[in-house]
Amino acid sequence: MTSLGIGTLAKRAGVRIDTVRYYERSGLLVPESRLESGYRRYSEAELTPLRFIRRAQVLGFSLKEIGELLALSKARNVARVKHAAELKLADVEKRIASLVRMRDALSTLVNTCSGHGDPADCPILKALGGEDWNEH
Amino acid sequence: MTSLGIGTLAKRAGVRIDTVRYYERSGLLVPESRLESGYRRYSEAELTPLRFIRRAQVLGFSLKEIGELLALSKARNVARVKHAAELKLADVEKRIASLVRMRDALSTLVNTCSGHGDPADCPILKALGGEDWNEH
DNA sequence: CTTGACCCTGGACCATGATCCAAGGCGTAG
DNA sequence: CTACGCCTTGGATCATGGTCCAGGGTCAAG
Repeated sequence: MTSLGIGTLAKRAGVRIDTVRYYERSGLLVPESRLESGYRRYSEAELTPLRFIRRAQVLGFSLKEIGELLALSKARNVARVKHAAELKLADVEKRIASLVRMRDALSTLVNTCSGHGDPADCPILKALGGEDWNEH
Repeated sequence: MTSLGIGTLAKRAGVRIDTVRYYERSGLLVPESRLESGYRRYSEAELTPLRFIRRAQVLGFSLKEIGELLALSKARNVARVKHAAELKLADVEKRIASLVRMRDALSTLVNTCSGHGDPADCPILKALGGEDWNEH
């Protein structure tokens, strides 16, 4: 059975060695074994949780949340994994709604600003400095 | 003309005193004046940039970006203000697109997961752990 | 055996966005 | 005048997610 050193594991997963050790310190990725010398040895299978971490990060999960997901995964608790994904989905949707409001406000400002003339007539300056902002 | 102490300003904007001073250290919010004693004095008008900071933060802007927006407002250069607003708009749109991708991925996973049964059949666990993910 | 690549630990350092503390000054009500 | 609350400064601390370094040990090829 092939086992990997930390450098190989890191390279294959596309992360830095220090990052792998950081994940280990954070309790996310414990090596399968150690040599007498202390060298970490990983099985090929360890690539999966490591990639899981990266992908879950892309989906907006924090390392802490990812730790919980990994624990759930080990516990083989499908219902709770789904629940965590639903919570994160709701969170992402709230963030999108917020940004959409901001985009609409910025877009209106940009479209109504001539780009020249009296600063007092610039809708962007008026909106940044004024009282008449849409409170979130 | 009414002027406010830092405590009153902070309370009215819903932030901590330390946070106001932190924003000042970060160059975002310089008090209108100081008393002989060193006490900061703010005009009522300072509430606007302070509230702007909070709103922009909620929408995902960093303090550094907010500083740039506020600086533009002070520079009162219509063309540059408009240009910066356009850049921010593009940035917001990129953030939205990224979150939408995140949402779609999560949504698909949640909708195809039964929430029970064999973890080996859980699409969330499979997607996060598997090899067959769209690398971004 | 020597060389170079790799690995170990522990701790420092980075940026971000705060929050909190100590030691002392200020301001106002009673 | 005294007390109490608010204010000042600089620096420490926190959490997050790493990155980097020193000083040393290990491993594999030549």
